[in-house]
Amino acid sequence: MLNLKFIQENPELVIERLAVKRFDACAIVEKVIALYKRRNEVQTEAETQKAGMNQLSKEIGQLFKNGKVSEANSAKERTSEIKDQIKNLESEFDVIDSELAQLQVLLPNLPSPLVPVGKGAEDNVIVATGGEMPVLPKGAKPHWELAAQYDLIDFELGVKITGAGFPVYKGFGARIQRALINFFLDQARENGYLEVQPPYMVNEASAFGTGQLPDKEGQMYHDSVDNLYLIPTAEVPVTNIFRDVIVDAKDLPIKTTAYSACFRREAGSYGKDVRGLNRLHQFDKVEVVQIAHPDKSYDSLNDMVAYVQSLVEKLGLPYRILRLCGGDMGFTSALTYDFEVWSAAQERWLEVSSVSNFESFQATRLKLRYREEGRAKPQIAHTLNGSALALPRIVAAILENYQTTDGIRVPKVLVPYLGGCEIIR
RNA sequence: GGAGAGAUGGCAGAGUGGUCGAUUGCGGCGGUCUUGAAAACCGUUGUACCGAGAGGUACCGGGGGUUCGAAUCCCUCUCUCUCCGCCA
Repeated sequence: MLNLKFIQENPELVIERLAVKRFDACAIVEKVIALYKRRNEVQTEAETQKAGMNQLSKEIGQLFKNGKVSEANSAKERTSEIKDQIKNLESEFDVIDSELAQLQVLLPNLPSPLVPVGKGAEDNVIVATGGEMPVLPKGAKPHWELAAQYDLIDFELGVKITGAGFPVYKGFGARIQRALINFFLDQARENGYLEVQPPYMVNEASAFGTGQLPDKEGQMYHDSVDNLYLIPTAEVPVTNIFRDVIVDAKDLPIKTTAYSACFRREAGSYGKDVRGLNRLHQFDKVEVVQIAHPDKSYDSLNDMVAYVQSLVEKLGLPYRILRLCGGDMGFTSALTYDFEVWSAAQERWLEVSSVSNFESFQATRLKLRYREEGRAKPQIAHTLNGSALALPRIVAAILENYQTTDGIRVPKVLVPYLGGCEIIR
């Protein structure tokens, strides 16, 4: 979330930048400024009254100690009026404060100056492309048909056990999942990321910390008995490792990676978007997270983009990198690069990674700070994350792009992870 | 699921109504000593908000209450630990 003081000091900037995200912030900013001003007045007045009260209490204590009981008692009589005033001021403060908090979470993050203006996906800017478009054999099939033909993924069985969007991977289908997870984790480790295994369920505070709550509540599976949420991405538990933490500036950037299953309700999805592996309720993903110094967070972003690029290149998949326009960006992001791979039989681009710099937006909620050498005041850090990578669509692209008339070839880098198997028949 | 204990600063651990943001130890930082280091000794070491500043306010798991005054008393919630039961 945005810092209130920042909004108060830079109202025009906030309104102008959020317009790029096609968000009209005028009314909210105006309210925030008025409430913020009033809150400070109330706070100052309340604290002045409290200071007087504290002083008086000390004096009463002294009077009792010195045996001046009647003076003490008359002093006590003066306290009730002050107490009432404090009570009134505090309740006014609380009302304003919660109104401010509610407004504060309505404002999206400011997009970076690099963000292109635009309405939706069609206005995203392609910043790089790579890989070679495969030439498919005649009668090439989409991945859901290949999955059935080679008995790799059983969608119907998943429906029986759980419901749509929970496929069962079998044989080489299961092994290729495991191969990809291991490959991605190994690559991340070689690139300086610390591997962690986080919980798959998080509490309310964590879901709030990364911005899933309050507004994306409907996208998460919720266990109401224990009030826990199934994670939609490892970003949530991993980033929350750093909630309420002050780190040493010299330790930045802190690079963390985790594999997790991810759970998304995907309410409102339908049609060809949800066919096969294109959109699932449960899927596997390896996530990379960085905690960065504000001066260096865009270096970290570039580092992460280059890293994800190296993964799709090693897998030999045709890809393109998009810089998302204002209208297509997420609520919490300042700058996002999406990676898409070409799924040759479906003849469409599939999003397999989203790499974002959140700047201080998440860290403000998380109270994630860093401290420079010496006794400097802690400052809000920057957070970034990216998928590296999400599995289902990678699997879809591999199945489709690597299909031949007598089997599905295994990308070279995965062969050692599949016990030397070079082709799935 | 049953029974009990507990939640205090980076960590350990005092503090049962007033001058307590909080004794002390460890750790951290700075210094003395040393060729250097260790040891020893000395000093220092929470966060947020308000304020131009001086300074003020709040925070001892969360919320509420009693009181002139609460880390301390009362109520309530949450969480953690131990033992028993069940179990991968």
